[in-house]
Amino acid sequence: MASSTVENYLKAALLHEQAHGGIVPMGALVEALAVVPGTVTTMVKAMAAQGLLAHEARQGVRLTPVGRALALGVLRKHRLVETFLVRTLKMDWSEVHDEAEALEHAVSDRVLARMDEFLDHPTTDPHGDPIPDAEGRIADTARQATLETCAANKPLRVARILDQSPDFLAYAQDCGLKPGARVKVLQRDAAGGVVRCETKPGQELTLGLPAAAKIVVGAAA
Amino acid sequence: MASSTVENYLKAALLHEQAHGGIVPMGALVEALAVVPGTVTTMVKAMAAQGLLAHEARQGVRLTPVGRALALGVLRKHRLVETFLVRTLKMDWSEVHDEAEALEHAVSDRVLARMDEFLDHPTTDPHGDPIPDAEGRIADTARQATLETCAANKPLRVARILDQSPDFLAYAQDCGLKPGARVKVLQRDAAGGVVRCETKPGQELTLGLPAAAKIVVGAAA
DNA sequence: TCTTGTATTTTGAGTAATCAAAATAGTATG
DNA sequence: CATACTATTTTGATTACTCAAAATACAAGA
Repeated sequence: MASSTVENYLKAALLHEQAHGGIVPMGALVEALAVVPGTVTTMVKAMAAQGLLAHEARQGVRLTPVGRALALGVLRKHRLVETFLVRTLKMDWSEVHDEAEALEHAVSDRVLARMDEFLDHPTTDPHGDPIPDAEGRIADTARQATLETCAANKPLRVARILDQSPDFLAYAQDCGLKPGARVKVLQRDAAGGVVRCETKPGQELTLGLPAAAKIVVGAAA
Repeated sequence: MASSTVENYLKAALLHEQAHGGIVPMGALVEALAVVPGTVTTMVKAMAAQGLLAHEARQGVRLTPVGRALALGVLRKHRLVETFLVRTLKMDWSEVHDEAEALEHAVSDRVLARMDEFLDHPTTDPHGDPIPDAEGRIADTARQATLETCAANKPLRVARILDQSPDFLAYAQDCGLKPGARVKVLQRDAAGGVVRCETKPGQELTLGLPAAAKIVVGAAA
């Protein structure tokens, strides 16, 4: 049985791997888990001894197949729980991340299966993040366009928000940028570092590039 | 913040207090928490230092008002979660106890409040155990009749099952003794140690006294 | 090449919770 | 009253996780 701590290390490694690819530097785990560097070294060694990840000295870690499978299970629990909290218990999508952070370690596979059934097998959570299926398969979401990179003057839909912080999520909601919402990029000003877009006819919005990069968009089906 | 371990010690003390009254002997905690006696002594001292309970040397413990309030909160979480798992996720009432055991420490007050609302403020869980309200008030269930002690030949209803083990619960279900079910005691044979009762017209059932003592009954409204 | 700076590792120590086994207190029995 | 039994406490260790601070490795710049 993996402890909550081990599950958190695995999940952090998986998320970093999905976002950046390749090896996961120790510093990324230090950041994600909010512990001092020495702690990560110690934990990583113990986890490597258990076969959950490979530790390349002074470089970082890579998940082993076993470690990745466990990490995907944790991610599945996290995202199904978030979906459940929003859809069923009507909680605000900006507040469910922290709740799911605690529940993901306490929900058994049995409960998870019933929840999945109850929600009718959702494929994305309220932030648009893909939910791994029961076998650990997950939709590939690499190289998707964001408001920073997408084509201008085409009707689009918000697919996903790449930031779980309540502050940013509340801001996104304010701007009408929840997953599923329509958007169109009107103009991009690289020098000024802003993107001007339209959420509803007549409703304009100017976003800084770092914020724009957190809004994943797709074709407006 | 009380750790899961501390919450479990508090809950065990509360349940023992409700079932037997008076001081809770160390041995009761040893039993309930499945640890060796020395561990209980150590934990109890630490918890007494935190003001959660009073430790009377060589006698046992008593909950302080603070400790009791925390324990009632844990019990509320446990029983609301059980109710939720059965009513909403359609899990079997015989399997939800262990699941709730894990979830009671991970569910936040915010989630609990939404759950309570969603379930329309239930007052008992699937086993008939009373659910403390948000202020920690709980229905008094002392001196209720059981199949071992109740009057014979009166139409009754099962109110509560005083055993959380999947085995006993499955057996009770088999006998048609879920909370809400009708029963009548036909005859009690103290010498033989059995109680004969009727669950449906023509459906008879003979129970040993220890089992009969676990079935709480009330008037058949 | 030498130096600097940053990431990582090592070392030493602390906390929470646990066990095994020996010591002790208290109760009950002959 | 002495003895035996049982419940509780003490003592000494262990595991998992953590921090602070010193040591080390490595990449890059002067």
